[in-house]
Amino acid sequence: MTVTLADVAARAQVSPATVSRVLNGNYPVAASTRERVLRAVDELDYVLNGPASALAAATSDLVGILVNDIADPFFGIMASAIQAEIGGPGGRAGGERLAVVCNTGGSPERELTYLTLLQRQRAAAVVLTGGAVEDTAHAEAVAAKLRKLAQAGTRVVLCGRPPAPDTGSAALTFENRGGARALTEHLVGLGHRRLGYIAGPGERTTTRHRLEGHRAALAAAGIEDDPRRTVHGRYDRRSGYEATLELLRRDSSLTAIVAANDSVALGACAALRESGLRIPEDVSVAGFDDLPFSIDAVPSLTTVRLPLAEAGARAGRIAMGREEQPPGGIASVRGELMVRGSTGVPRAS
Amino acid sequence: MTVTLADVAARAQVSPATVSRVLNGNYPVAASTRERVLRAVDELDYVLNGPASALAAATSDLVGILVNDIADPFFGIMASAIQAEIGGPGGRAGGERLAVVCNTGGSPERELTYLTLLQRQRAAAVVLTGGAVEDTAHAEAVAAKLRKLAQAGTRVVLCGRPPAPDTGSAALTFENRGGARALTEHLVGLGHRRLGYIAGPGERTTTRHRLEGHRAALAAAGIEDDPRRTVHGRYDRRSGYEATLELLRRDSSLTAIVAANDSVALGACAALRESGLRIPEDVSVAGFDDLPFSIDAVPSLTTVRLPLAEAGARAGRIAMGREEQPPGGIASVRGELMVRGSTGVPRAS
DNA sequence: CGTCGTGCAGAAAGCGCTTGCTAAATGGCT
DNA sequence: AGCCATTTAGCAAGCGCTTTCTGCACGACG
Repeated sequence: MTVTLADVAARAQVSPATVSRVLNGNYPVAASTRERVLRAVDELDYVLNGPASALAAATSDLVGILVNDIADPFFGIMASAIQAEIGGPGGRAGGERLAVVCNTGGSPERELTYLTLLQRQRAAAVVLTGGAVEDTAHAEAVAAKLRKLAQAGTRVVLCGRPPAPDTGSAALTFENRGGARALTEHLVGLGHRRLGYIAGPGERTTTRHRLEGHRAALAAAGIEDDPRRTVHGRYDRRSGYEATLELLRRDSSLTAIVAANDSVALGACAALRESGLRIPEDVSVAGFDDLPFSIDAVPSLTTVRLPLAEAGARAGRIAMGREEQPPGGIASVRGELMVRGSTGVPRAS
Repeated sequence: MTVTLADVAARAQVSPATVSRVLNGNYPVAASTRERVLRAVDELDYVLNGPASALAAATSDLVGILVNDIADPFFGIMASAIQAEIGGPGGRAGGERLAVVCNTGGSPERELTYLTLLQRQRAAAVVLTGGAVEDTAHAEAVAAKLRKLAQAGTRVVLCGRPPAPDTGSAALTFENRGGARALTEHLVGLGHRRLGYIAGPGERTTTRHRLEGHRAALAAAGIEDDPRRTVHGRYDRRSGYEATLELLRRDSSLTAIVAANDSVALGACAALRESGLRIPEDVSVAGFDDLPFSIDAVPSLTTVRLPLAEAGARAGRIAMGREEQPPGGIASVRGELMVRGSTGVPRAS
């Protein structure tokens, strides 16, 4: 039914070993023989059996990219960049690797299961993107898995995620704290004193770091941090919308709202607008990430640009062993404050 | 070095066969034995060797999802929905499948290569999303691959893509033509007579169908279709921005711009705004797809909503054999016109 | 009390490929 | 002409798992 290596060998009048070598190209084969084999492959429409090959060679060409939410452009952009470097098909010769993205949906269990599945497949490399869940047990479980993967020869790279010490993984970490701090400092510098903060889900490193940066800026300016001015939610538009309504309910004198990311900020804008408030005259709004659509908001969003594509590309290269690991296995990636129309001086009050 | 089935067997004092059966759970094993095996698995921290298993069983648990651009939420949303149904890890019991998304970047070669790679891996199912490239040679090559995949027992589903007859694949097709027509009819009904159209890349089914719908609406209204009012570009914001400038240069008396999708429409809005034109007072703008951010545009975007998540979920279920194929293997999915703030009556002129 | 059905476990034959080693040419030297 | 170094090809032993077939033991039944 299915054509095997042996069939090709028979047709080309050579041994299976030779066919294998022609296909893998890492062993001298006479030009004439090679051609004969290639012709047979073509005529028979032969397709290598991946599992068999992986089993025999004890390696596979699978590269896994784990993302928290594939429907979120934040991850889409990173995944796209990573994958472009992995080569996927169409990459540079020889390294024909299957880059696959796995959507964990932010669930710790799924993250672990995907890691196991990837381990099962003897993946060549794994890239984990985005914030991690801050549960000690889970973090330890993930660390253990990463260690095991590394031991098995799988290259592990973290992109936009805090380092996992002693796991043999390289990490490209976003400076969420610094970016968030710069953002809030900008607002404070403008004269804002009553700022609401819409945080992401609790127990996430990204959420915590951004919040810490925000608070650090407030503290530095001597502004008391009223816990009622912080609301937690998901990293999506809807959540920003609802959280804003809640913040307004708690204190309608807010002059600025800082959001966990751009999508959330967009939701905040919608809520403000519906509440009859102007941006930025009545309330300033700031996001984070600088996703493509942020510049199209009206007014365009003040935010912190994260070099998602660049970081992803670098992570991809490291995963392929095409770029050496950063010193100490850790590199931190800075965000850049983008001041745009959605933030301004607070109204006199 | 690595723990194998045999190691587990030795530890549990049973034969490898028994261990395999416990793990696969499709053969009676006494409870006490099972428990012993499970304990050994746990103690040894055993992880099944995927390739070996796939080789022996002649099947794998890989499901491939092909997308044109993973950084585009259009695909992200569909992929997410598909994957949620595949189960990925965490899906219903037994069906632990590795759903992976493959980014073709819109390149025909990569599409083909990914298909081959998936075939190599003996994938359980493959879902192709989004428009296809309209090159006869390539279409035939893809069809041939799909046929081969189907023969090998891989279930093939097309989602948001025109049917591929005689390939043994199921298709969920978006009614791009109908949606586009309704959209333009809406504009014409408002009184517009000079409409610009920003199309996607040529040679794509989606591009062509949407354009045809637009033209059909114009024709029905007796409006001459001036080719100078159509510009082709990519499916992204940038492209919309540039195309709009070009359209304006060609004819500054346009009263409406219909874009290939929402991202393009957003770019168009930016260009119009920078040109000092108001939306919709001076120029109406319409998009397509109704991605989440569209409602947040100011004014919010009139567009055609495509049930991306629903279609994806259905495609996923079909791919898993959990829902039967639509009659004839083809189902068409309708879009819904969403009239919002970005379209209005044209200025009197 | 012998026989048969049933439930559970093991032996062993692959699945299709890679690769270390060996063998056979080939050609260049002396 | 005889030898050795070089190429190039084949042999065969696995890689780790699944699965068919066989075998054993036990209780039930006539």
